[in-house]
Amino acid sequence: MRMSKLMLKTLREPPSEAELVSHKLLLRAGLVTPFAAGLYSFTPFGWRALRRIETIIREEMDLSGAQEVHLPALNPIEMWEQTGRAEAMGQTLFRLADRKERGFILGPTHEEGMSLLASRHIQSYRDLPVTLYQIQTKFRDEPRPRGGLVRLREFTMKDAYSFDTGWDTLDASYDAAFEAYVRIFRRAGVPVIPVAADSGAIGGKDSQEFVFLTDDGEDEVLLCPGCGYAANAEKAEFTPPPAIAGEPLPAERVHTPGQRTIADLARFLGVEERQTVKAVFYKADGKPVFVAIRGDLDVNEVKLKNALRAKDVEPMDEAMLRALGLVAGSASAVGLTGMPIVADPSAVEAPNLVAGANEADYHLVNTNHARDWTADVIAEIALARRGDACATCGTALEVRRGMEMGHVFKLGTIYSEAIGVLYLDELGERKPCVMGCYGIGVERMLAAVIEANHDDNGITWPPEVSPYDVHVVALNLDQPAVTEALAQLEQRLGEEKLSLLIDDRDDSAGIKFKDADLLGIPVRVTVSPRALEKGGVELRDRRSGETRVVALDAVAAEARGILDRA
RNA sequence: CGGGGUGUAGCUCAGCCUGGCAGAGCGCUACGUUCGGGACGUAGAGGCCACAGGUUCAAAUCCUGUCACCCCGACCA
Repeated sequence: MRMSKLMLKTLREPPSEAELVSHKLLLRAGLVTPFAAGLYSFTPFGWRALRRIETIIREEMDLSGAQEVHLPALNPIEMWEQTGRAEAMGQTLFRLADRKERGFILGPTHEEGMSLLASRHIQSYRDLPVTLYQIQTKFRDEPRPRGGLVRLREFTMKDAYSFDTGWDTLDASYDAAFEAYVRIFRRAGVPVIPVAADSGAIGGKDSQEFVFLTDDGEDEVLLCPGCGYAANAEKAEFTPPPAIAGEPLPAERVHTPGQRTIADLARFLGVEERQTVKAVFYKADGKPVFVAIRGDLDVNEVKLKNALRAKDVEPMDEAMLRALGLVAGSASAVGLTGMPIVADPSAVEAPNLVAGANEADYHLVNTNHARDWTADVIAEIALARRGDACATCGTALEVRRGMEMGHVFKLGTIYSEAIGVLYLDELGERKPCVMGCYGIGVERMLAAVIEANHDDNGITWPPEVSPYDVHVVALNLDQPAVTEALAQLEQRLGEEKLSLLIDDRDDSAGIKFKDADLLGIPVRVTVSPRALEKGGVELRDRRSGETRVVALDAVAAEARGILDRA
């Protein structure tokens, strides 16, 4: 490709809207053009990078035994109603109607569709196991798209779904997908770690996310430096700080004027925060729930949702609070009726805790579970924080930010039952397939590739993702010796199946070198009178900056060396 | 949805407080000089100052409303 013909415009300064490095470089190097929040167009150069990522994914998925298919992005809404997700996904779904007013959605994911496809082809255990995947456009009306390609409203996803006869063989399908993911991220130059993730109240067993650790990530990950345990914040298991032991003392009502927060209350009474009970009110699927947790801990809403087997949990609104007569700041489970009480073990096991008196400006000291109040549900619903003890080895957990690059998930039979993906087993019995699902966001991966591979001057593509293999900078093209050498170079590199971006623009050397660094192709070859005098062309490794003059007939091998080494 | 910020040339921004000809740098076009790390000169093109309404003799500038974009949070199969 000749740069004089390529529709590409680099920018000296990044547009002000960009915050992340990847976003800035995507715009400066001209890979994408914004259309609206969460919507981007790809230019020829950017599109090549994206397609190369897809190629890696496709090769590794095929190698793992998965079979590529393609589903419509437009889905009849009925199958989403069949699984209950038309409602569950709420406003995230882009909805539309056809001319006959039949309802459709633009697929945000394809469990329903893939199940429907599988159900038409799977009849017997002899047809199993099978893993299907597609690389396809997804639509999600995200409340807040962000970070350039990190969170989009329309994006490409590689989504795969495995169908097995049982949980035991699902393990093999899951492991195959897991291994494929490890290879995909390695080839694409994105360092990831697998972390345990929440599988949700809808069932499922194991769920792991592949997380790229970066301070600009939107997810929080807890890591144990002791045993290597890694989990996202919603899933992380830990041991909370111990309670202060003691024999139960008689409860007592005390006047606590103006003390509404745990911190104020503890200071006012001269106790530690872990000697109090925090009262939090939630709405679980629309119904009120009272949550009690030790004062020094916070509620993990995902764990709470799972404990309640609820579809949705949200903080209680003012109206419901008032209607139920709850006294925010002085509420407690003591004497509370009319709603279920969920308690974290921390609030149950610790003796002599300070709790609200359900009366403004009054609290109770020395309350004890079982004696003064009783939880309807006791479940671990506390949020892990930096420094908490690892549940496995006791080491203090660390917190890191990260980007979720991929997710592998043992789904179970939720969708196969709802859609009817059934098979006949050896005994002639009809059973639902046990499913797994596996996703990678392709644009987000491109963003991560750049986050992980750049320097002050621009992108430093991993060779397998780079839009071109070799960037040829031609200087002094008015000199016949240069055009002649360029022609030879083109031929030899072409024979080696190396793709070339040739800067034949009538610009100064400085501009060309700056652009070459910005665009980040791994190998740069400069064809110029100066290099020719020294007996060849100049070869430069984008990453190391190492530069040397190489004879024309050795360039292809040398370039290949840089590409293979990186 | 809550909080904050920004909308002026393709990009980065000044001008707004204190109303009075629409500006700079980069980029773009032409010509000339340059020619190995974002060169220089000359001459140009390019604007619904986000949009709507109001105040005023006069609005990029003041007032009201709306929209868009970005950031933080909430949310996120």
